[in-house]
This record gives sequence, C-alpha cells and structure tokens, in this order.
Amino acid sequence: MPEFLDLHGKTSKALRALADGAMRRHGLHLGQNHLLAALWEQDGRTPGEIAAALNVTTPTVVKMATRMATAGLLTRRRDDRDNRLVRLWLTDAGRALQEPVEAERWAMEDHVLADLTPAERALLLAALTKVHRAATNLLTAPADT
Amino acid sequence: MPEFLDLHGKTSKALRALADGAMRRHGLHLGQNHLLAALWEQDGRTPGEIAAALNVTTPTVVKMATRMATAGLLTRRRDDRDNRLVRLWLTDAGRALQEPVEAERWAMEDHVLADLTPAERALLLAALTKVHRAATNLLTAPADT
DNA sequence: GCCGAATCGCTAGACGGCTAACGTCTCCAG
DNA sequence: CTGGAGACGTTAGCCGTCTAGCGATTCGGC
Repeated sequence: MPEFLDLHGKTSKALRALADGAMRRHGLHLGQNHLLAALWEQDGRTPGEIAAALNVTTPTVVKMATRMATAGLLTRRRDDRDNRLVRLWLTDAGRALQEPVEAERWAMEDHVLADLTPAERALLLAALTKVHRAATNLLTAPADT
Repeated sequence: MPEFLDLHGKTSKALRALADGAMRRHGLHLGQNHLLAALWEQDGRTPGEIAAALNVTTPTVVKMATRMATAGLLTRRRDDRDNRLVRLWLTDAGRALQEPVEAERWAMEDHVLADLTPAERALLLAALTKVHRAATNLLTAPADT
C-alpha cells in the first residue's frame, strides 16, 4: 500500500471528521460552510458560479442549496434579467454564521498544525502544492499513462 | 480561509478524482479497492474487522460488500462456529484484481510525487503524520477546544 | 422575425460515508 | 438451566458527490 496515498487518505478522513464535528456545533453539515463562504465573499451568486468556485458540480450545489434553504440559511430567487439564472441570497441566519464559523475554522487549522514549526509548515504547503498540481495535471491530461 | 485546510481539501479532492478514474478502469468504484486490499491481506475477514482496518463504520462495509457481491467480486458466508459472524471471501475475479490494482496505485503515487525530491517526500510524510496525529487526538479528546 | 444551438438549473439515480435503531445469536451469571 | 447483557450484522435514512438526461430560457444567424 503506497505510503503517501495511504497517509494522505487517513489524514483526510481525520480532518473531515474533525471539520464535521466543528460545523455540527454550529448547526451546519460538512461542506455547507464552503457554500456559505462563497456567498459571504459575494452574495447573490448563481449555483453554477458557486460550483465552479468550490470545485464541485452544479447538482451538488443545487441539492445543498435546497437543504440550506429549508434550513433557513439562504433563499433562492430567479435573476430579473436572465430567467435561466437562479441567485442564492443569504438570510440573516446565514450571515450570522460567518464570524463564528470562520473562527472555528482558523482554530482548527491552528490546532492541527500546532506541532509543526513555521519551517515545517512552509515545506508542507509547498510539497502539497506540488502534489496538487501534479494530480490536477493528471486529471486534465491523462495522455501518458 | 485557512491556508492549509484549503489546500489539503483541494488536494484531497484531486487525488480522489484521480483514484476514482484509476479504479474505474478496472471496473471498481472508489473505495472498493480498500475493501479488496483488506481481503487480499487476509481472506475471510468479517465486516467488523474490515471496517476497523479501513477506519470506516460497519454499515459502510456492509453496503459496499453487498454491491461487490452482486458484482461478483466476493461472496458472503456465515461463520460455522459463531452464527453472528459473516465472513467475506474473495472470488477469483476479486483475487485477479490484486496485481493490476496495486500496480495502478503505485503508479499513481509515483506520478503524484514525481516533482518532489526524496528529501521533500520525507518531510511531507513527517509533517502529514504530525497533522494526522493532531487531528486524531482532537477527535478522541475534544476536552480543550 | 424566427428557429436552432448554447447555456443554465434541476431531477434521477448511483456510490461512499455516517448515525440510529433493530434483530439475532452467544455467553455468562445467578 | 435460564434469562439478560453484550456482540454482530443489517436496515433505514441522511448528506455530499458524481454522471446522465431533461426542461426552460436566451441568443445568434439567416
């Protein structure tokens, strides 16, 4: 079993579980914070825009938005000028989560990186960036294999 | 948006997509290779054992096993001595995938780490290990927060 | 001015993952 | 020897994610 892939997978799962618990404390499900973040950055975006920003597909955003609308975090409204478009708008409840959720996220990053020196953190980021780029390249250009 | 968590998330997603494509080439779905790996290591394990080995819950293994049994990769059989237990046994088809799938996985690791020097790889592994340990600790002991 | 092509959101359905609840089987204490 | 506690697998139902296919709207070429 490949060393790095195995370790990365485990780390990924642990971080996922950690984030899940953290978000659950604020009444959110895993991943919904990302959708909210996209709206915090700019309210009234369309599902397609958000999907592109989050690197997920449009149906994922649509489903999530439906649940979050039910939960009262945002509202759906069609664009006035282009009736194909739908825009998602934060409710007060959705806006109110920004500060605590972002704080939680930063705290999580701090805790998780607590044992690393600044130098180690820099190397980790650099290495992960390379891995990310390599993976992305392989995804878009599976020509060699 | 926290730097490391963000980067790790993106990398995770890219690696996931890459693995998905790779496994799909062998007729597997994402994650099924892990279940198979557990059986390649030792055939006839129980869902509970496998779940513990893969760091997932038992229902996850049960569902996956049901689909894989339908796909002809393994068979379910109750334990002779303890009728509560169920043991999963590889079929020839499931066994036949070991060599190509493991090769694919190693190739993927190689491609993804291609741009890193041995030193960088070592540091990456060390740093990720620390992160993993920190995350695991926070999961089992959320006492400080 | 109209009709086809492109764009966009949505639904349907599959899969991996989790929690909660249930049913069955073992096994030990009394 | 019997009954309750514990251990297991399974089912049900949710969420995030993906691919495929549908419906509606807009826009450009003729």
